[in-house]
Amino acid sequence: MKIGELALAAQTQVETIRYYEREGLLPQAPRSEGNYRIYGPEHVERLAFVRHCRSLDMTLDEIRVLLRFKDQPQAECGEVNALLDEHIGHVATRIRELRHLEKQLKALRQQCAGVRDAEHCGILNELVQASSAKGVRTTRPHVSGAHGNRGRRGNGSSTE
Amino acid sequence: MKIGELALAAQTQVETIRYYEREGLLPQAPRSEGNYRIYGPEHVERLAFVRHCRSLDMTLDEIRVLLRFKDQPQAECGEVNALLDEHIGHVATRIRELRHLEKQLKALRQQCAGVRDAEHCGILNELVQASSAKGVRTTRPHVSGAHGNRGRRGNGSSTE
DNA sequence: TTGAAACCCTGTAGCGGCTCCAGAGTCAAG
DNA sequence: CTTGACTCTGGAGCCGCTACAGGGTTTCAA
Repeated sequence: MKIGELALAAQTQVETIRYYEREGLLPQAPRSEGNYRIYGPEHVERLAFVRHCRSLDMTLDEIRVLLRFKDQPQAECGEVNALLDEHIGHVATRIRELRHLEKQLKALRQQCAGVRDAEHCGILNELVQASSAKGVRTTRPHVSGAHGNRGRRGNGSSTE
Repeated sequence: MKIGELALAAQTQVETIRYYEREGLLPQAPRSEGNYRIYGPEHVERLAFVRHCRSLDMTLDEIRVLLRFKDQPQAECGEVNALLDEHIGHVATRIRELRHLEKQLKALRQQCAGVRDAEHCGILNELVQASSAKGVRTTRPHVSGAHGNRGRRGNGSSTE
């Protein structure tokens, strides 16, 4: 099968597949005479595995580790467990942070009930106040922000 | 004051300040004879405002909007309220997504209690299973991953 | 007065995980 | 033989910084 079919089979974009190949998550595919990549069912499985891990929000580095174990069935899997535990920890941390943030934002939102001129808007004033108070938190969140995919525009089906 | 002092006063990196200037969040600073940027207290306030908004996980675009209102005190602040509401919505969504993710990961972790060879590791097997299930259920997070916040999140076809 | 350290400048590249585009080649159907 | 769908490579762009390199300026002490 060619790359487009693989993409279809694994619900992925063609460019993502090429990217994964460059990144070493998928093996270099054999080529046809016309220099097209040729895949078999084992590639579908591997790609689906990667995509599933991504849907669990693992990094490509983490997935690389998992793939290494998948490729070496007799190795001990302790590292797999550890990796997952750590990943769960990241997620839990991020949830706590976001809950804290949510509280702050809701409190801020309370400051302005209706529409008035910006000069007297409780929100803006509160923001100015709070920022002049020292002790701005410098520890950046370990996990990404509330606007995750702002890097790229959606692929068209996004509901934002 | 010079850029280093401003950085100190607002708990920011020098390079971040120059970046904000390029991005139009801070005005072009006047220069000294030796071409050094020169700042006053109003710059400290503005920068602190920006940093505070960032600590509330707002994007630079959102902050630009807020700054626009701060600079036009007689404008109506309805948009400020809307912006904040939307931002709160983003955060709430992200929390829900992460909680769902956490559940999945914990269930997955249950699959492997001790250390054994990778071939029989419940986690790896489960991952393979789940990814081969048809219609790869990519409940992909609307917001970016559990890791570095410079990352990007999933590719955004919304199957919610 | 020298000279070294500490600061500042501009410009560029890199991070993650893709996504998109240009410009070219390949292949199947009509 | 053309059309159009597909594929190829290489490079740029997204966000919000961060980290250089390679220079200039200022400050302070010996």
